[in-house]
Amino acid sequence: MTELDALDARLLLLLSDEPRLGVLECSRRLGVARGTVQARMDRLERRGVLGGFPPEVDLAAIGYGLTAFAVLEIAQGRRVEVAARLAAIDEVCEVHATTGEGDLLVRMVARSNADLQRVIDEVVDVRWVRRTSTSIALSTPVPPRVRPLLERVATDAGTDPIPR
Amino acid sequence: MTELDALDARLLLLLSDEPRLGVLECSRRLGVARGTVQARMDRLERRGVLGGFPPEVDLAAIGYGLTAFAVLEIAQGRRVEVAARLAAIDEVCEVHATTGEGDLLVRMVARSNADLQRVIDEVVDVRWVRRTSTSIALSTPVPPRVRPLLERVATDAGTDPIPR
DNA sequence: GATTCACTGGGCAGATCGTCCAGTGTGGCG
DNA sequence: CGCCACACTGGACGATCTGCCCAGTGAATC
Repeated sequence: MTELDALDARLLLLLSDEPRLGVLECSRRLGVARGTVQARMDRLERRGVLGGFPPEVDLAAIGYGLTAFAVLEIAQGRRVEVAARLAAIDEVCEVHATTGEGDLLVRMVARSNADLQRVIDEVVDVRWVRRTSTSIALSTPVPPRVRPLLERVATDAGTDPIPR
Repeated sequence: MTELDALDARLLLLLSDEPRLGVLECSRRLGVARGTVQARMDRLERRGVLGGFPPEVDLAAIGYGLTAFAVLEIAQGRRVEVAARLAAIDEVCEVHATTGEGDLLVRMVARSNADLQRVIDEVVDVRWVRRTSTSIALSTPVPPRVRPLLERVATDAGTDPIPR
């Protein structure tokens, strides 16, 4: 319920930039007491805002240099089953259920074109998948990020002109 | 040798499960010397496989509960310009350039339907954007993950089973 | 046989961690 | 107006971990 305050946002930003920073360093950089940082982090975790610090693994660096997206159209009412089967494919890294033209949006990776072919085939062959449309990711001009939103909170602080 | 060996994979898996683990704990769990873990981590970082430990921020927990995807068709040769303008929109969290029907795949978040409307308008109004097709994410059956691929390496490549 | 390399196991000083605690605003409320 | 709950400060404690060093072992390479 409680809004994120500016200190929370600054803390998250700081951690985004230098995730290895310890609590002590954070407190120094933010200009607050160590206990405060500790309390804020605990609270953020308890609220579910800060999920943890998962290691960032670069798939490209371990051979999976290709990324592709597939939009799947599936049989009515089979979303759960299809999602489960997609989840069983190692190369499927993300699935969203969506409104609009397709029903599922799938992100997958592969080692080579031939490998991608195999993965796509595997996805397409999933039962109840009616129609698919796949695209290969050529580049990623904006990699996954949350920074801008945090920055807004960190500076704006109180005011909240955005509808809820 | 770009290949990841079984120990590397097990280390990454371990860190995926419990990112806060220190080097010492890792060495204990993996059954190797501390120096070994330290060396492996350094090597993984130097190779770019392990990017770091960015904090995982749950946007839904800070009010941005809606996620939407947009496929943009843009004017020939304007990819860079369009991407730059998209990057300037805070709510745009990810952009990929793709082959296929669309040219750009955009992921964005918003606080409410009205807010989403505003964000979409902002994206659509970007110059050189010809046609767009947006979908709202209703759920995420498979959240972003790399685990299955690591597991494959951890078992395939080595003789060791997965640690306790 | 000699060399290189990764791993082991140990030891060191210094930094950090989790956890306490008293003291200081600051706000809400009877 | 006093009282209380709450958050932050600044300091302290011992336990733990870190970064770094080193000698020794085994395997693979030259």
